[in-house]
Amino acid sequence: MSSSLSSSVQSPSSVFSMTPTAGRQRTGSPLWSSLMEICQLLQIPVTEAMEESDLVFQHLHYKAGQCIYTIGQPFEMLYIVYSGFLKSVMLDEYGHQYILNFPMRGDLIGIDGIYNKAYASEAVALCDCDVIMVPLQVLIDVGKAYDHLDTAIYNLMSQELLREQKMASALGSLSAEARVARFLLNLSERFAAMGYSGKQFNLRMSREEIGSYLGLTLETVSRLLSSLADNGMISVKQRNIVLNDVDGLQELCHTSPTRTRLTRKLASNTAPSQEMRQEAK
Amino acid sequence: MSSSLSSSVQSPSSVFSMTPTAGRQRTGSPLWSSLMEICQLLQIPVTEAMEESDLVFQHLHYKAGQCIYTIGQPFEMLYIVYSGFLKSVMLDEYGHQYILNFPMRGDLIGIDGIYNKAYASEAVALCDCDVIMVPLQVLIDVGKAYDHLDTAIYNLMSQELLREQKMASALGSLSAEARVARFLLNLSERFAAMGYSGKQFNLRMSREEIGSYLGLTLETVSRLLSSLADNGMISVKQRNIVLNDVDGLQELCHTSPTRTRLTRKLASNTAPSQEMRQEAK
DNA sequence: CGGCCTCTTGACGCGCTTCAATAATAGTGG
DNA sequence: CCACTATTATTGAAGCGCGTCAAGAGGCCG
Repeated sequence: MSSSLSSSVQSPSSVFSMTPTAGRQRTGSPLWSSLMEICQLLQIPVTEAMEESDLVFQHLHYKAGQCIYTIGQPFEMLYIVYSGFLKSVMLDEYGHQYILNFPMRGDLIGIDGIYNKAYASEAVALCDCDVIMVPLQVLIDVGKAYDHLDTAIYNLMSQELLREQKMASALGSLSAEARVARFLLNLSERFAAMGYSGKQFNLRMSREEIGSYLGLTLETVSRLLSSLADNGMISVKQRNIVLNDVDGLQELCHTSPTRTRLTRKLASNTAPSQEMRQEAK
Repeated sequence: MSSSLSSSVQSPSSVFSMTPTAGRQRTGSPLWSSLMEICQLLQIPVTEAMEESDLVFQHLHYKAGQCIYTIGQPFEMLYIVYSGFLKSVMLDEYGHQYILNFPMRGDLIGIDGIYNKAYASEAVALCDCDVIMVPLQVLIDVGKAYDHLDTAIYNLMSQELLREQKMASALGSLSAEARVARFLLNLSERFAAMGYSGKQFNLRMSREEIGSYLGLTLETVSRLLSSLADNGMISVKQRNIVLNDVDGLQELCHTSPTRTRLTRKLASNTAPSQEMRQEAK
């Protein structure tokens, strides 16, 4: 096991023909990325010290339909998506699938495998993908070695937790229409952040997969896409989507299914009196 | 800011009358807990080195209805629940509440504040509570200092992420009855783990709060509790619950609202051929 | 005791699921 | 290249689960 860990991280001197352009060339399947590239992908600020690092992380290529890791498999690696689109799938105890999210470039996946040392979900390539292997222990060790990198990692995990919280909130309180609108806007933002068009894009997943992700049936998803298209807010041609009215979609995101949740009744007093926080003397 | 950080962690020599029984006495509001006690609460294995540590963490006491931290407030601390029951509440952009969970003894709260350096949710005491302040930076530093403690922290966050994933899955796919049954069983387990009875307990939250947590209305929650009581599976007298048929409840947990999700159609091929994982030489 | 809040229970309606049939598209082999 | 099949998407009709509205009952506290 420790040998498999060490196999994905090397000093470039031990590797044939390593160049500073690692990760940029398009041919020759296993590429490598430097620590700096990893940080850029994860949106972590890069310090000068990191640029000196000679750590490299191996790429893996997967074809559409292949599985990066599966449920129950011993946890070994985190992965960063370098290119392509995946789905992350959870299975409940009776074999029903539930799609957790659709990772793409820059997303860190496999975090839920840290607990119990076994993956709790499955990552499947929706099209040809390049992912970067990052052994957890290496990440932790690197985190210790470089200033503020460890906090950046905690940040990432906190962000992931937040994303999941918002998802739960949406599933619990939003109408089907609002969920679909959110889904489209969210995709739009992520595509835009990657430099693609945020107005026009191709869905990489089926209606069924969208439904599973949003807690809806595929028919409902299809109907709502048609309905949004009838209103002129979007255009749909199979998996090709055009957003015509982003503002309109954003309006829709707030619709509960008529339900008004707890009508704002928060505790007013904020904390025990400040003097109870004893000062050091 | 750094002064407020340091104020909650001290060496015992600087504190009046610190004793090894810190955190056990019931009078005198701000108590202190040692690193070892923190780890025990969080279910983190304790090493000998930790027992030597002279770090102590301050307790805070809150009365029912008081707010430990609120949304948007600058993130300073993580908190560990020492006693009592809380609710963690998220607000969407239009003031609608959504309850994320009900933290109790041993739970680490405030994690979602790490990202953006501001709390994304609000923690409110449902009854009188004791919580322990744990400055994030101290936790990180301690994690570096003691072997395997940092991985334990990552473990905790991974576990929290997993919990939220399961919650989202349940909200998206389970019937109202299944959600209520799950909720009761989950509470039961947690009470049992704390040494209380798992068969008979008092709910600390209202029907409305349960509903918000489960993505249901208070009426539905009430109706389902009544219905379960009619079946004899539980007994309900206001907030007092008795579980008569745990096995029966567990059966109910798997019921979709008739819906059969994606009928098991996973990718079979697991990985690119193993030889692509280049070995170091 | 009266006022307030929480919980219960009923009647009704809507949103989404379910079932079913058809259409559009992609993949496969001759 | 075109059939042939499998997969995916669309659309309609019917049913039901759960939300909504409303009224009443039971607890808690001043």
